[in-house]
Amino acid sequence: MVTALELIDVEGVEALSLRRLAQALDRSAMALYRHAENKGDLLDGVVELLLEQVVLDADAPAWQDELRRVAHRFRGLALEHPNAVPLLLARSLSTPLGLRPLGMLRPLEAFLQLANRAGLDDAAAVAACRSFFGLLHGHVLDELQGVVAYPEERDDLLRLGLHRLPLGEFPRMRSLASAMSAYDGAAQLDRLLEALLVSLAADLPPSG
Amino acid sequence: MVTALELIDVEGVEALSLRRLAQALDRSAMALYRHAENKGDLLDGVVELLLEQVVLDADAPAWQDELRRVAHRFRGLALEHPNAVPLLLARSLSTPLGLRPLGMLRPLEAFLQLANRAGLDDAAAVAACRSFFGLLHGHVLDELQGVVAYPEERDDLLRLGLHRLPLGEFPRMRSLASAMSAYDGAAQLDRLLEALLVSLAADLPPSG
DNA sequence: ACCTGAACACCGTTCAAGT
DNA sequence: ACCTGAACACCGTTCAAGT
Repeated sequence: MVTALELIDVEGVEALSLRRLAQALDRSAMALYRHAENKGDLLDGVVELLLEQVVLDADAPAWQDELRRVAHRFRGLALEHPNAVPLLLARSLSTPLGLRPLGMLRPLEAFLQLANRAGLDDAAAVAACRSFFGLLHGHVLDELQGVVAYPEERDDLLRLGLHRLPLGEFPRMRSLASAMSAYDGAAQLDRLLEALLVSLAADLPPSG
Repeated sequence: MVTALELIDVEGVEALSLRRLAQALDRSAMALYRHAENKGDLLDGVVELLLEQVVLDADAPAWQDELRRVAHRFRGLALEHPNAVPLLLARSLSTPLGLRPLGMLRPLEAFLQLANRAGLDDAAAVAACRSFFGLLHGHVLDELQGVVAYPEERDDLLRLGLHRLPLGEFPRMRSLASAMSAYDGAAQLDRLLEALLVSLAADLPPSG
């Protein structure tokens, strides 16, 4: 599983095949069917391996801090393993909740627990859960769009490959190249989180 | 291109192969290399086909309304073509901006234009752009997680397949099944949009 | 009982051979 | 000049044949 992740990190998701993986492990390709029933199972395993590294502590003393911590941890993981992000985000699409591997559900359960403890009722907890992960996934997706075409270039326009764009049709994009490369992902995530936390606080009973 | 999308809709992204597509078109598999250089080009073509259906009008009189309209249009498209969503969101990952097909950049350019017209300066426009699409993509990703395992079931728990989960480890999730199925995606998107629009308004010079 | 090689039905892509 | 069939180097998966 960890070798599978390494393969993905180095060569991309597309390069991960049962045969290549078996070769990297000095085993026969069919021996993998002992550990995973499918290639799908294997991909799920990679996702679970990643999510294990971002445990949400439902008993954390300050729940807002815990959410901030988890969000940044997830972002860090995505930046460390950009090639695995499509897997991380898309694997659960079109797989109904109850049929997903448990490792993919644990973060959700922990979030719900934390939200309950923080004082949110059931409906609010579910809404908060979806907002939180939606925000997180959206941000990661967004930040990873900022990939650089030619890292060695010093000019922002060239580095993003934007010089190739037809001048007439994309005036804004060209002129905003530098603003685009100045993007600070961590700060943006913080901003989004603050907004979410404010709106969550509004859902709490007045006591808290 | 439209037959490619149909194939994806019916059988999923995985089922789209050059050979299957050629067969569906009553052509030889290699004839496709006239229209697309790669399989990748073909997938980009599908994404562009979808994005063409969600044009952002940079000259819209009320920019907030235009953003709301576009967001809901995009959501609608995602719900119509759930199988294509992974493509829609992941295709541009790790492809630098300037190297992306133009159809994938047009919405960005239009947004930047709209933001400028609304009075945002360059840096604010870029930030708003990322927030907007991040929010949108995140929400769509999130809403599509609500796929149903057994649509014919009447009980929420069973319909999501949640009865399979180990009782001890996932108490919250089981008890929140009904709250989960009551989720209203359009309303949630509206809530997120309102929050964004408020924060954008705060960035505007006081005149507006 | 465990493992594995060959085999099957697919891929994307190339290229020489047809018209 | 255009198209296409066979061919190449891969897939995921099955299964009978080995130990």
